[in-house]
Amino acid sequence: MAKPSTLYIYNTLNRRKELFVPRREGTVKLFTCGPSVYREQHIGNYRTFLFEDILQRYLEYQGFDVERGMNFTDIEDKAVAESKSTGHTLSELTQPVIDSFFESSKLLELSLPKPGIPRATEVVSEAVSLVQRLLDRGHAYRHTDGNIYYDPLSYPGFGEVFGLDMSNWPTKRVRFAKDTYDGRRWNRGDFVLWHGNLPDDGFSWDTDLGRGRPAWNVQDPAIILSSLGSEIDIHCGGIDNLYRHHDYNRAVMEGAFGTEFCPYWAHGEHLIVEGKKMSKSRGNVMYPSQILKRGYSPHTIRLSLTYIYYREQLNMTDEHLQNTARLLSRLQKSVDVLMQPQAPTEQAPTEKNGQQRPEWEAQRTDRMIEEIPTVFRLNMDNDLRVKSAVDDLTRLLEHIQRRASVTGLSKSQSTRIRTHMSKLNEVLRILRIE
RNA sequence: GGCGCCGUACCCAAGUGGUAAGGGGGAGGUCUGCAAAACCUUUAUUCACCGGUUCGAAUCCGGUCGGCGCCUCCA
Repeated sequence: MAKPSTLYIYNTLNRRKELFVPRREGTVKLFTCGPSVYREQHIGNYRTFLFEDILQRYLEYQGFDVERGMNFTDIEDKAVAESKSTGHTLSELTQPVIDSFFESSKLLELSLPKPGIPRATEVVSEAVSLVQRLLDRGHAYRHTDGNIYYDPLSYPGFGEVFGLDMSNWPTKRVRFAKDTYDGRRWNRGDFVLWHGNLPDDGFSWDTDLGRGRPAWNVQDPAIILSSLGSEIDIHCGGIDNLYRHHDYNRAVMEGAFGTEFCPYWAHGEHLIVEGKKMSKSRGNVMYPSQILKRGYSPHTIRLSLTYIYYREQLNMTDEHLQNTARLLSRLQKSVDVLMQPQAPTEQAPTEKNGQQRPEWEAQRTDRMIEEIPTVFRLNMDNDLRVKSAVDDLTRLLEHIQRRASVTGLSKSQSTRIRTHMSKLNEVLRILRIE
């Protein structure tokens, strides 16, 4: 019998911190937006993946069985363009990126979906059936150019994740000045589901919809459908996809099935470097391997990327890395000491009345040891405050350590500390616990 | 214009209505041949501002000022 969740998570959909309650007791269906694999993932991408990793691991810590879905976006406009311009096949372009993603995931101890991560090109038939459903239900239309678009006006909940004001949305079918599809769509907000009428050039499939390829906006839904079904519990991703993309996912799923797709939406803020947004033109795009080369341990990198509250921008600086390394070594030191029983090494200060009660002292230490999981849960339940959790744990352990030098630490006490720390380290994954 | 975030000591920063964590830096001390490291002590009568709710507000509500991000598929 699974215990109820005690996790409060900020739900973008309702703009409130809410108690997380899954649809089915004991099980969580979690979808996290995966990487576009036409180019290398930087530490900003990994920050988001790590926030999702912590979320998954914390749910598991609470006793939930987490079914996780994730995608590799291996075909969309940019990948196709890149592939064509370099003369590589799609898989020649994406495979090295995927390999490097798995390598970094291992380095950072990212938990990934157990059944694997499907590529968008592997779920084309699901995408086709989704588009077909949307056509059948009147949410999508085929334009004269062969593309298929979604009409947001057909779906009342459109824009709720981002918070779009649909009240003054034009209801007349007109073209818009900022029309990204070259005047081919009919209305603002109509978004493409299917690129049709394509040549047979290795970037298209022969399907019931004709020759074409699924657009980015239908790939996540297709992967969600194939791995988790049409109803999930939590949808995660980077903040940048909050505008449009996540509302598109929701519109596609709810339009196609007519049921609530997902009640909880969580978004990770961006990482910046030395106060500046990462960009190729600025030349400050950072990769995990670069930090590793600077001498920081994988655990330090992992903590530096998860320490700061996920809904705040993280400013990656040298100082931040140094502080993280220092903090981590303090914590590790305390853990190392406290996992061994010890005899008192200092003379207990003589009390005024001269009485020492060793068994009382031991009980006080016991109580402090039992605070370890409490302190951890309290902070993690509060929308995954890793920073507060780590800070409080460090202080608590150092406090226990100071007591232990006076009162000693029994074998059973050190064993309990080891058990607690080892369990919560399954979530944080920043400590060596032999 | 729209959506969102943020203003807490010299700096970074936690604070989920009950009386301001922590870290860095600074200052003083212990130790030391000197230095470093380590350890100890110290460092906000007050949370941008103004109202309101409350027995009680950094925390909630309204407003003002200031900073920031996003608004063409970039996590």
